[in-house]
Amino acid sequence: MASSVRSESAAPPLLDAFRRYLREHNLPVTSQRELVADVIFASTGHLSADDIERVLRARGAHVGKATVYRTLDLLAESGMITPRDFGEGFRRFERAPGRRHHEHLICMRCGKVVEFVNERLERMKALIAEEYGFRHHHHRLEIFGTCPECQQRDGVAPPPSGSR
Amino acid sequence: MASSVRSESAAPPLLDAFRRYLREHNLPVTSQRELVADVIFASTGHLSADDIERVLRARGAHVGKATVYRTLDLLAESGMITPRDFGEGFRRFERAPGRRHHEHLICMRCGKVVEFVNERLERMKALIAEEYGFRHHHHRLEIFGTCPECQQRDGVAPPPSGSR
DNA sequence: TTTCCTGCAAATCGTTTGCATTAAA
DNA sequence: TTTAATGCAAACGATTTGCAGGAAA
Repeated sequence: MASSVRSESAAPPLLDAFRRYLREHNLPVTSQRELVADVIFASTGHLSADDIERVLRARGAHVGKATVYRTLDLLAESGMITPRDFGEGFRRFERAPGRRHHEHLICMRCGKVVEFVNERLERMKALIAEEYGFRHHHHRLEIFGTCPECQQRDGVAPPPSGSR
Repeated sequence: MASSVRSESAAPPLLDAFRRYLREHNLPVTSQRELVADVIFASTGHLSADDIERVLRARGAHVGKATVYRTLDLLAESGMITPRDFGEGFRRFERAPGRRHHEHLICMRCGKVVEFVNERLERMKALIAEEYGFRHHHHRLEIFGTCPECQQRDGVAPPPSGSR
């Protein structure tokens, strides 16, 4: 009833890659794992474990929270998703492959998250690590502020060069 | 027995500022609040609530964990300390006043935290927020990697321009 | 079959809260 | 006195774990 993730037509490439990963590591390919992976691969956003459980329930599938977490661990270990911590007290997860490394702009009013890439910033961070003798592994940058919409809603004129 | 934080000689300026803050807000100046504030003001590091409780116990003072947390809230509201989230699953707190805004380099091996300031980075972040129409409030940058000492310990040659 | 999962509930861990007691103003 | 803080323990919310029953290989 609540199973078989798209058996017809070609399976989505990400899901296929996950299946391959599981097989290569001698881990069973279960319907729950496919369901969880499918939800996060189909989204471009930043989902919490709760979000994922909610989506699955809405689809009529029932996957226990423990299994959701266990599958997210697997997906993170495989490098196919990236955990994010926006300081909310819980983690969010986003699809990783095919996406460049990026940073986040977070609206403190409405919670909207905008992703951005800045080459100069990337280079600068590598240089800073080097300056202190550190071998750079990864980094995390989050800018918190108020998005244009919320500024307008609050009756505050948006900053001048608002290009978007 | 376990009380009175330096009644002799001039009280440390930060502690005095905290007392002033409390009075201005009609909040009682209690010995527990002074004890907790004293610990974090005396440290230049990044302390967890647990660290603080441990230091106090070592000093023979007994302050309940709830009170530690409540006092940390007050100190953060007053702007005298800054909460930090290094993705460890709990918060750390550091002394804020008299210190410029800075970022963190974190060693993934030994946990050492090195602080740094970079003007160009600061300006760039303001510009990026502006570019997306965001009103910049604050940001957070952490670079994770391996510190020079741990690189040597692991028998890996440190990067070329290792100035320190 | 053997092995590894899944689901559930109980356990953890950092943090918060309710409430009777106690201290500051 | 009046008001607010403290300490303890219970409550919380996200995440993890133990274990009996149930699918993958």
